[in-house]
Amino acid sequence: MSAKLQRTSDHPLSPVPLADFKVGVDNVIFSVDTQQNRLLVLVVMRPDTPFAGYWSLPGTLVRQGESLEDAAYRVLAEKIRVNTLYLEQLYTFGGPDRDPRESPTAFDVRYLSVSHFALVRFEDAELIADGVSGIAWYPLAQVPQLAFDHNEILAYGYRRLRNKLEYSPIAFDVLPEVFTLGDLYQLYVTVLGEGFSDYSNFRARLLKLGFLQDTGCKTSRGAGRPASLYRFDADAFEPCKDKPMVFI
Amino acid sequence: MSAKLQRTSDHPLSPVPLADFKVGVDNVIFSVDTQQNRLLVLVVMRPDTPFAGYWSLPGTLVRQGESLEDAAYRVLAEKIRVNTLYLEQLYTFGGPDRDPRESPTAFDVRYLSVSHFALVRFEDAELIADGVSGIAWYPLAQVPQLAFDHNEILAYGYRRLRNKLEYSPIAFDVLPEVFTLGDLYQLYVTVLGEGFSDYSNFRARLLKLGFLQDTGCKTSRGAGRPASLYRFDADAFEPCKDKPMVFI
DNA sequence: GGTATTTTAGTTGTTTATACCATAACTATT
DNA sequence: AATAGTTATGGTATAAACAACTAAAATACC
Repeated sequence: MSAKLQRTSDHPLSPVPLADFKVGVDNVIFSVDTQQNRLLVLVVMRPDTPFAGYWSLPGTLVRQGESLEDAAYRVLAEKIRVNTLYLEQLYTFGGPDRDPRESPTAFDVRYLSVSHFALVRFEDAELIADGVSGIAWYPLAQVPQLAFDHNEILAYGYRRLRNKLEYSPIAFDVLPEVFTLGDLYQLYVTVLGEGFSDYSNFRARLLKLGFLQDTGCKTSRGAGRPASLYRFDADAFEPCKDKPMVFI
Repeated sequence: MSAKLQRTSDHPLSPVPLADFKVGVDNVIFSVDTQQNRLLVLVVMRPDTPFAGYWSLPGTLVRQGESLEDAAYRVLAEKIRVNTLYLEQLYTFGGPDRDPRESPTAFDVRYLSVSHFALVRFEDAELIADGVSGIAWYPLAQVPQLAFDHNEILAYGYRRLRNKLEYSPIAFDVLPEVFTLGDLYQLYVTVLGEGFSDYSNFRARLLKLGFLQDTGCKTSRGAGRPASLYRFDADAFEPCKDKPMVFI
């Protein structure tokens, strides 16, 4: 199909060829394995050309009548069965030449990727491997070269993850309903590294912010002293929404 | 043109109708009139249907071979002549039904808006009014109902502006090469309101951060005591890039 | 000269971050 | 039973930072 000459509304008399787009959604899906202290990202093997045999971020093309967010949720649901997650839009990558399916001369189609960022609970994220040639959690540091510009998208997603963890309560979307301050601290350490407060000061700050309610219950069968179990109180978080939770 | 049934790479055997997109770029262009202490946003009158006669954010459809950012710069350059500005991508609005040109039954075309956020220097922003039915700087609080979902996009842009001003040196992109601390403070007050440090503490903090270099020169012909003229030192800003400039 | 205006340079009290430590409560080992 | 190891918890001291306020300096205008 050759490109049709079309008009812009800005220059109604000069025909300017507009681009026709297919819009894709690519997800940067993170997960934290608190057992092994690893930050993981989900990648899938591409079965088809282009980039057949390469690992890539899970993605799909947007269907008729489907919103961008719906598409993001759909591709996520196709890869993993999970009921607790956080998802938001990340950035839109849309330069020409980012997809080899675009023919450089004819300009007949452009591929645009509206990337999304997701964080899922590792423990109940069950990978779905039906028909795909590969699907895997990769530790962030060991992610290989990905298809398209997906390494760039991933880097962007990781920056967003760090930033979100600093200012937003997304950690509680992937922690169990009740958790210890040790669990919470370990999650932060796994994602952010060691470059912030020690456990003692982390505790003091979080408790002072006042959105963690003590359930009264304690852990049992732990290695050391039993820890108090806390619950996240979304209402009590409101006044804290602009305060950082940790200082990187 | 009726929609063609196409295949997704995920389900190679079940034909799924993909959406065909036109991709637009809409710009939230802010400017600060420090003379009158007003935060302004640029709107243009739509000459054509849909929403003919409505004010809207300046936008355009992306052309063949043109990147999203290029399109954003192009539409900006079509509306105002300016050489100092800051521009970045904002958010992508792409739900079905956001544009009445989409026919709800045939699904033959979707309109997607990759919104961008820009801040330009008011003093040398010269509006270009050739052929358009209207173009104007509107004080943010007085912006009327806009076409499409542009009020929502504007709200998103304003949140980004506040956030950027808090953490990024975008103010220096629109201030003159040399400026006084009073100029800088007034810019912040105009955008953020009065809800942060007073002038004295603002001064102390900015100077302590160390990326403002004193030029040695002073203002003349001012009402009161001559002020020192400062210059922004981008290199010296590096270590400060995660520290807030003001506390809202 | 006096006054208004604006910039500049503080001071002080309070809060906050950071580093570090002591103890409590449990488990595992000898 | 005693001891060591582990994790949780509750501190303290110090330095830094924020907020509110005061005062002085340098100009313009009357």
